[in-house]
Amino acid sequence: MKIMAPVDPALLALSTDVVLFSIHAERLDVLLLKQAARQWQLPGGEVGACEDLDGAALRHLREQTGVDDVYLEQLYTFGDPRRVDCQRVVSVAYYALVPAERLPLDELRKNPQVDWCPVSDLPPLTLDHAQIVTLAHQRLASKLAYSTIALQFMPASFTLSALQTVYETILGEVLDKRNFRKRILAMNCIETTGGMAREGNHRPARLYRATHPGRIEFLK
Amino acid sequence: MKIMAPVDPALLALSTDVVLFSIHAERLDVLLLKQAARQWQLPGGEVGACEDLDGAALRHLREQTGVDDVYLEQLYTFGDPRRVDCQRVVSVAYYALVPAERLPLDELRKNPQVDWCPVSDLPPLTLDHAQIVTLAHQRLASKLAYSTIALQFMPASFTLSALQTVYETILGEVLDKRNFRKRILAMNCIETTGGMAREGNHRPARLYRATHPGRIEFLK
DNA sequence: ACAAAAGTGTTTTTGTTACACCCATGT
DNA sequence: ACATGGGTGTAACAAAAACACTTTTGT
Repeated sequence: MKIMAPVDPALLALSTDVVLFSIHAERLDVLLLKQAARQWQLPGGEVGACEDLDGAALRHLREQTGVDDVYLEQLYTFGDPRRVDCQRVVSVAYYALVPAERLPLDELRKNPQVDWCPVSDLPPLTLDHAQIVTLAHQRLASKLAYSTIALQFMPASFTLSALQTVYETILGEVLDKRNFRKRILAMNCIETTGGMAREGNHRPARLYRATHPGRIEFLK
Repeated sequence: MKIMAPVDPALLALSTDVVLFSIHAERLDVLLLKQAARQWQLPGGEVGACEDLDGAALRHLREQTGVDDVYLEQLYTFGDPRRVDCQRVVSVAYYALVPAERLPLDELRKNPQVDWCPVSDLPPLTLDHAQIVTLAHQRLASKLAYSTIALQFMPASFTLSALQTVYETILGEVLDKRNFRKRILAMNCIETTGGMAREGNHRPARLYRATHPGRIEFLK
């Protein structure tokens, strides 16, 4: 038996990193913080002594970006001792989803350290953060198939076309309109508000809302 | 902004817990360690300063149970500050699979602190370990549907009936023999060895092997 | 009248489920 | 000869995919 010393507590740090997704203009974007000239990082940081992991992730997101009230889910824990030089940093990675409409846009624009970047064209990221984003994107895409997670990107009321665009943006492929609508309505997760969206030179669209907003349901 | 102190390193401990599954006599069992009279726990323990998380999980499994060379996968990280009294213990939970044939049975029998318990009838477990077992079982069961993970329970060569029994044991339901064989063979993950299993008063069964042992493949 | 997106059903294809008998062996 | 599990195909059904035209609005 090989005996190993436990982590020297003075060297062990526990942190969280959050991949916050949002969709802007048919692009799937991630919120990044500028760390240096051409170096970006995910929001996150150390876990407080008396807070749980989810709480730490949400707190850093709020403190660093002003974004609050998101859907949050644990992704994976990264603990390679060589992740970070000189110190042992174990990171519990999360991903989070927020509708573009709920973002504090003014606050974000004032802060040049914070920016949205398209997942398909990320700038250089620190450490293993690019890997974390990729993993989060995969997880998100596969959850579309068997859950109602996409509703987390939607505002209080929305059109079916807008929801379809969300799916297409995340999956990176176009979907058949009629099959999509059949599928979504069969899920029984949305209902009509009665209202109509009048915008543009075309027929107004019915508005829908989530029947259980905030609740993610799994299919079959 | 609420400011919270980072974890006092003297109080933060990082550990791993492992749910090791194996199948014995059509029962899905978990390996447990006796902690006290009527109190059991999962194998696991602190993460070494220079080892990665997977390594720590495997090492504790080896040191505490003698079991080596298993399939291992990270499950979830539990970090509720009230998990453990008096100290902050964050635990990275894993689950592991091993064929009954690969177990050091003599070594295990000699150690009265170690025992296999059926998942469906667990003794009282310490902390949140029962929750961890349940989560691991769910994850395992759902992976059957879209991966070749069940092969990790099989010895070098095996019959299709034996593989079907593994599926049935994990899922807790009986499967149709013909449909099962069609599905498995369509996965293209096993091939005939040419050998036959002669056992019992009945027709011998064809033996198969995994085409890529150790490799888990995903379907579609 | 035209441009632009909303809305709507049916057919085809594919995959899933249900189901029953003969075969090879040991006793 | 019989008991035991091994091995095999097809028909019914359900789910997914392919597919095109009409409607409503603003300009």
